[in-house]
Amino acid sequence: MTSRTPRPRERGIPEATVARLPLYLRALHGLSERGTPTVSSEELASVAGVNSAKLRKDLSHLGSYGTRGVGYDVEYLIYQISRELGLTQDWSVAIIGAGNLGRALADYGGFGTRGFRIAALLDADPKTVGREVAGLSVRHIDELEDVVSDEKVSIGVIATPAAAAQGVCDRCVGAGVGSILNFAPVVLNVPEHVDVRKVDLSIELQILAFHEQRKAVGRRGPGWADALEV
Amino acid sequence: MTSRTPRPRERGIPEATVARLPLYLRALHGLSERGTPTVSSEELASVAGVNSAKLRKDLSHLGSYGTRGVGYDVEYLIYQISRELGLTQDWSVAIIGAGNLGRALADYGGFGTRGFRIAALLDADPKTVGREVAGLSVRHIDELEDVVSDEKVSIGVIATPAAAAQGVCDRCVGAGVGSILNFAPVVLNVPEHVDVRKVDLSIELQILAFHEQRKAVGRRGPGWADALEV
DNA sequence: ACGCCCTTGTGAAAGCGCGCACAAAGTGGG
DNA sequence: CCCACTTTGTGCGCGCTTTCACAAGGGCGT
Repeated sequence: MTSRTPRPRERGIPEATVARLPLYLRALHGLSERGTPTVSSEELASVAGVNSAKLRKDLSHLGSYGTRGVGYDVEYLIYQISRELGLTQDWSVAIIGAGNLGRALADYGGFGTRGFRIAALLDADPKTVGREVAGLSVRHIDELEDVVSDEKVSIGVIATPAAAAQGVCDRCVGAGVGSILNFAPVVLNVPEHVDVRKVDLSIELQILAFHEQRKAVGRRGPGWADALEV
Repeated sequence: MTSRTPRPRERGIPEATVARLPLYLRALHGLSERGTPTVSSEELASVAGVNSAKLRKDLSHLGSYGTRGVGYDVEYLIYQISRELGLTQDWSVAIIGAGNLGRALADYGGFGTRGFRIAALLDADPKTVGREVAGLSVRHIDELEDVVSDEKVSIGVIATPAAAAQGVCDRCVGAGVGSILNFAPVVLNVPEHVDVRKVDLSIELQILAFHEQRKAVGRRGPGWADALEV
């Protein structure tokens, strides 16, 4: 262990901040492509759609990479955020499930351009295996363990039907996958050391429906819902 | 207007709670299909993957729908949550963008079963227009305003390339859409009264990469990252 | 009818995230 | 060389979220 921690960095980046770093990174790439050399917190915050004070506080968790009176150097900040997120190295990803969603994910350009390499696209259906998708030949699910091992896959993307998800998840974890992105509408049980993030399209719609209904209630006048009760 | 508000309900459901209600609903549907008549907060919380105290507090915001010593009636709770989320009425959804992702969304079964009806699937590409997807014929983007008006569409799903998203969004808002689910990797600008939720597949992967890297750093011993600095 | 046991519903406290507002620091012009 | 201007980095208070712990309430066996 190195004496005592020299800075409060590296250890304590708030989860909320981590979730926004990719957002800043995306905005910065946009500025970079347009040739902008430096950017103020105000401008960057505006592009990223957040409060400028929040942006500055977020960035301050990584270190002091800005220049007072000037702003942030775009390229340098891109590098620092990328490094913090671990995007300066490549990550191998396996997508399990080659249905509509799995194929859409494999075909999605946003992955390859940010340090993620799709190592394999797997499916259980023999009729789908062998099919060509986004330059990849769909492989059989039983090759999962070999793929994870050979390709050093550390992130698994589950795009299977709900019923198959937990089984696939267990096999991923058993094979050594450390993080899972789950698109199946189930809660996955995993060991302590495995990270899971979920994306549920149906849930997002339901949240929107709630707000939409509230707006409708407001237009009709309050209190009408009570009439339906009891 | 009904005298004074009888309960502190309806008005003040925390956003964090709203985001979890669909999760509980999904868990309850599972229990319902298995014929379970009642469920305790402990059991339901376990299935939904949350803390039982949090579950109880969440449900308490809707009212007192449990029975002490027994638990919650599954069917009754399903009804109450559905009503609160506004799922007892049908919502018309338009999906804009019939690429891989748009088609996957149109084909995704989870929508129709939860009170959402896909009114139309639209695309700008003449070669895609007319194609049959999930029982729907892809229509041209210029029909957007007509579709929204005729089909009473209140939720728009944007599955277009990033460059087209803001334009499509503006047209949706102009046509009267009140909520937008955005899959394009851009920050959308909308008027005050419009709700936007975003799903960015690339961002989720980047967050996982961060945690994965942290785990790797831990294994190699702390402090190695500092050697790369300056 | 009574008392035991189970589970809900909720105060209270701790934790976290957000945004204001300002001091610190660096730039450029005169 | 100094001063005015710009922008960062952050201390602080506020409100939301989570969690604990327990009193209140209801069923069930005897």
